[in-house]
Amino acid sequence: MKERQTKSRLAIRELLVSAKQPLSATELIEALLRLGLAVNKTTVYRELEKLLKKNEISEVDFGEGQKRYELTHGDHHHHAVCTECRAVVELEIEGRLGDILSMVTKQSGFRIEKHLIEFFGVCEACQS
Amino acid sequence: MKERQTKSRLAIRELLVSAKQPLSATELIEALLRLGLAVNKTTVYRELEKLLKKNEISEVDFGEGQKRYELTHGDHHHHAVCTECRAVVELEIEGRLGDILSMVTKQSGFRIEKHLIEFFGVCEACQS
DNA sequence: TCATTTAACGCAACTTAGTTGCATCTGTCA
DNA sequence: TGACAGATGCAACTAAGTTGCGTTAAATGA
Repeated sequence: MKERQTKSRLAIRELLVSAKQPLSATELIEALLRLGLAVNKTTVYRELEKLLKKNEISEVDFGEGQKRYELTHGDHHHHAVCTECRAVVELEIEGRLGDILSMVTKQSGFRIEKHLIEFFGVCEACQS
Repeated sequence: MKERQTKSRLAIRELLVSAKQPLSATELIEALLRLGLAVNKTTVYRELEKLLKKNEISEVDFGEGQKRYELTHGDHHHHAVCTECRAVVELEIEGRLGDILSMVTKQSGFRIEKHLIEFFGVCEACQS
C-alpha cells in the first residue's frame, strides 16, 4: 500500500520544510505539541527514519549528543552555528574541500567516504 | 589538599597515555575491568572531567552519540577514522585550514571559535 | 457508504550515555 | 596514628533513541 497522508506525517514534513535550521527530534515533538498535535516520540523517530531512507532529509551532527535533521537540498554542505542564539548559517566551502580531501587521502591512505565539518562561534547579532 | 594518587586514577591515566586512539568512557571502563579494576562509571566520568579541566585530555567527537578522549598533544588536530576496523589516524591539515576559516568567517559574519572536522572511510588494510 | 486491509500509531518498557546526591572510604599530612 | 577532605560507589535519575505489540484509522474496492 502507498504511504498514508496522516496528520502527523504532514505536520512533521511541514515543520521540516519551513524550518530555518536543522531540527532535533525533541524540537519537532515540541513544535508539534504547539500545533496541538501530541505526537508520540516513537512516531516522530519512525517518520524521520523513513524520510532519511527516502533521502528527503539529511542528518546533521553538531556534536550535541543528539541528531538534527534538515531537508535535503543541493549537495552535502556545512554550517556555522552560533553558540549564543543557536542561529545556523549554511556555508559554501565545497571549492576548498577538494584539496583538503586529497591531502587527507594522501596522509592517511584511507578511501575517504564521508566527513563531519561544522563551525561554531558567535553570530553578528550576538557579537554586539 | 592535593590530588590523590589512587589506583583508578593512575590506571585511567595510563590507559589514556598508551591508547592508540581516542577512548570512550565505556571503553575505559571495560579496559579497567580487564586490568582487574572494577571502577564505577561515575568515577570514570568524574576523572575524565578533571583531566579535561586540567587540559590533560581533549574531547573528540566522531558523531557516534558518545564522546571520546585522547591525551592533549600539540595543537588541535583532526582524524581519519576507519569505518571497518575503527583504526584512527591523526591528520595534519592545519595548513589548509586557514583559508577555509577565513572563507567561513566571510560567508557567515560569525566570529568562529571552534570547529568539528573529522573524516571517515576505509583504511588501507581494510581495503584489500 | 461501508467493510476490509494494513500502514501508522501509541504505549510501555528498554537501552545507552551521562549526571547527581549522599553516605562511605581512604590517601595524605601533621 | 588520627583527622580532614578528596575520591569512590551506589542508586536513582535524565535524555536520546529503540523495540514489541496491541490498537487505530487511512485508503481502497465493492
